[in-house]
Amino acid sequence: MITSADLLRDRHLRVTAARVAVLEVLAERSHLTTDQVATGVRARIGSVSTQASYHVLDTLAAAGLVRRIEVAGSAARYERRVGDNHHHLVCRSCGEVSDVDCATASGPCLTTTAPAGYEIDEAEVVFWGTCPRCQTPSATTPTTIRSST
Amino acid sequence: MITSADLLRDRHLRVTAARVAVLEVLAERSHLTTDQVATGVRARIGSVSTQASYHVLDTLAAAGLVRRIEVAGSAARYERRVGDNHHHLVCRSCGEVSDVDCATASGPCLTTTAPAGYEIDEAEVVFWGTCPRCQTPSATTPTTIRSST
DNA sequence: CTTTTTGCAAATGATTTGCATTAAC
DNA sequence: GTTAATGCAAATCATTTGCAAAAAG
Repeated sequence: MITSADLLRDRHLRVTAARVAVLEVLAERSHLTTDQVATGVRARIGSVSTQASYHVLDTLAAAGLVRRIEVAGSAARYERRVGDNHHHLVCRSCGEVSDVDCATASGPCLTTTAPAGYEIDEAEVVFWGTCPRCQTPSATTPTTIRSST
Repeated sequence: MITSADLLRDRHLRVTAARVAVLEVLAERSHLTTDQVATGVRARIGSVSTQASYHVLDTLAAAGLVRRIEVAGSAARYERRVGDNHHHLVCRSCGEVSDVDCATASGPCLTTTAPAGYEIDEAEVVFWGTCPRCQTPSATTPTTIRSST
């Protein structure tokens, strides 16, 4: 079994409690903000400063162990699915982020219309919509995200 | 000829110098940040507070007269192309934003894999790459955007 | 024991908010 | 004249930075 510590060692990163805990928190739940990760880490190892969480997430993202997602209207989120071609679906009502596997193998639908000479290396897709739960008005009272912008 | 004032009146918005100027600045140059819009407006009508610019852009976006684009790593940008299905291409090196018309008619490549029950109303695509100018190392010294994240 | 990480505090940048003044209708 | 838009200042939120203390190799 490959442990979080192994992952860190493979990337020549020092194995620290904070890093291991961040990886494990993100293994349990995905699309967490830095703050949510910090809370999860505190539940595991007692305490971490928010700044350390920022730094750890930054380091792990740079090492390719986590992926950073920036969706308009909320803080950056992190996930452990890296290196595959998947995208995100955001509920306009509750803000929940879900994964969507892209039908096309690499870049979606578009390399064709790109300006000549441009070298595209990544296509980021965000789908906006309403999740099943938020379509039933009675369910959970939805907190509207970004109502005006 | 349809003037900026007409556009505002059509949406039942008061015609103010600031609003007209914002629309005209964005007609001249696209993908501007709030700050850049404010600067452009000042060149036209003497002065506007930055806050007024924020407010005007917000109002115009809510009315569907401008579109707000939020690309990771920079302030929100605005453009006047609204209602069509076009996406954006960002140069990792200089940060320049270009328009890309999507090959597919509405949502790109993906409605298929969306979770059951989810109602998708928009697909936002951002392409990352290197613009022709930044591929020539000698040209303009590129300021790297988001190097680590 | 040397280097990297963590913690704490303060700084920054973008955006929002509250309230009085001013300009549209 | 009313109502809505601007200006100014202060508040907020996410994130970054600098430096000393603590932990990893």
